[in-house]
Amino acid sequence: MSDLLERLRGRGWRMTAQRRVVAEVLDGDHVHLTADEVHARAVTKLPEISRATVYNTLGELVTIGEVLEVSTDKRAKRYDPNAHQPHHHLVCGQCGAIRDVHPVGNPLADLPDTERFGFTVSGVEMTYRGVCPNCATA
Amino acid sequence: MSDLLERLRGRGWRMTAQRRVVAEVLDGDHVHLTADEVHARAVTKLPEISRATVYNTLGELVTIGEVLEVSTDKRAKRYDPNAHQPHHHLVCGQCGAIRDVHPVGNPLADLPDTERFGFTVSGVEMTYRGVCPNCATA
DNA sequence: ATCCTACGATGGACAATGTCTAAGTCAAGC
DNA sequence: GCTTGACTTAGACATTGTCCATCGTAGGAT
Repeated sequence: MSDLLERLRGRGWRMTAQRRVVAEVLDGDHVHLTADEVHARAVTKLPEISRATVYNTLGELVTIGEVLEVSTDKRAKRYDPNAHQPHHHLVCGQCGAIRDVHPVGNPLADLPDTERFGFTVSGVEMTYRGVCPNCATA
Repeated sequence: MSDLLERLRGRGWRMTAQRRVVAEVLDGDHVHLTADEVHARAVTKLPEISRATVYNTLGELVTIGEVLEVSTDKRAKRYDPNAHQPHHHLVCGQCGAIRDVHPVGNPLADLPDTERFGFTVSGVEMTYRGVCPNCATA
């Protein structure tokens, strides 16, 4: 995703230090950060960046589809930079760890017409729940 | 779920007016209410009920498995009284309407061992996304 | 290279949602 | 009808997110 900056430029984004830093944070560890965690990491690289800017930038990245919002069940939304490869999530109920997973099959096809109630169905998110190996032994 | 009160009594719950009212609200329309909506409805039946009590009671109901928490993507968690019949959700991206749906197949079986990373996987939530008929014509 | 200007950043107030605590109240057993 | 500990209450507090008026600056124009 190091060409994220290029794609943003191509969309006519003004390339500011703040946006660069947010992109760099997301490009770092491919973990699922909350907005505040993104802000915390951004601050270490650019101390004067404001919370509002981080929220704005994340919102824009979500809107254009470069980043996905994930709501597991924690209070805060998390941001998933791995938007270009479809995947689902496996969440540890104890420690909250999140892994990307790739189930087989096509869950969209598993929803019969009679269960669609006239909706135009465009996507599906799957959240597997369990306990991670760390928490299982603890 | 009208025997919910019985089940709660069986668990040693003290049966207070407040808890009865919260149970009645959930037993009403089987919609997916936020905590504040539950509180708003409870207040009409018992004006002096406090927000804290509603939150406490909902939390307890979730803990004992009588009610499910649903995080679609709105800010507030929603509470789903239909906990005894497994089901998933279909959400309208425009108006936020939620329907219960029942996909065919067993999504748990669709997660290969190699994609489980040592987790003990106990469940899965599926959230289908789309546009409801109302919003599609509007 | 410098100037202009619209787009983006800032910070702080505000809003929404949820949690905690100390003190008062009451359901249920005796 | 007491007693007692579980339950409720009000409101302060915490967390997460949004809005707005103002300021700064990236990038094109000169």
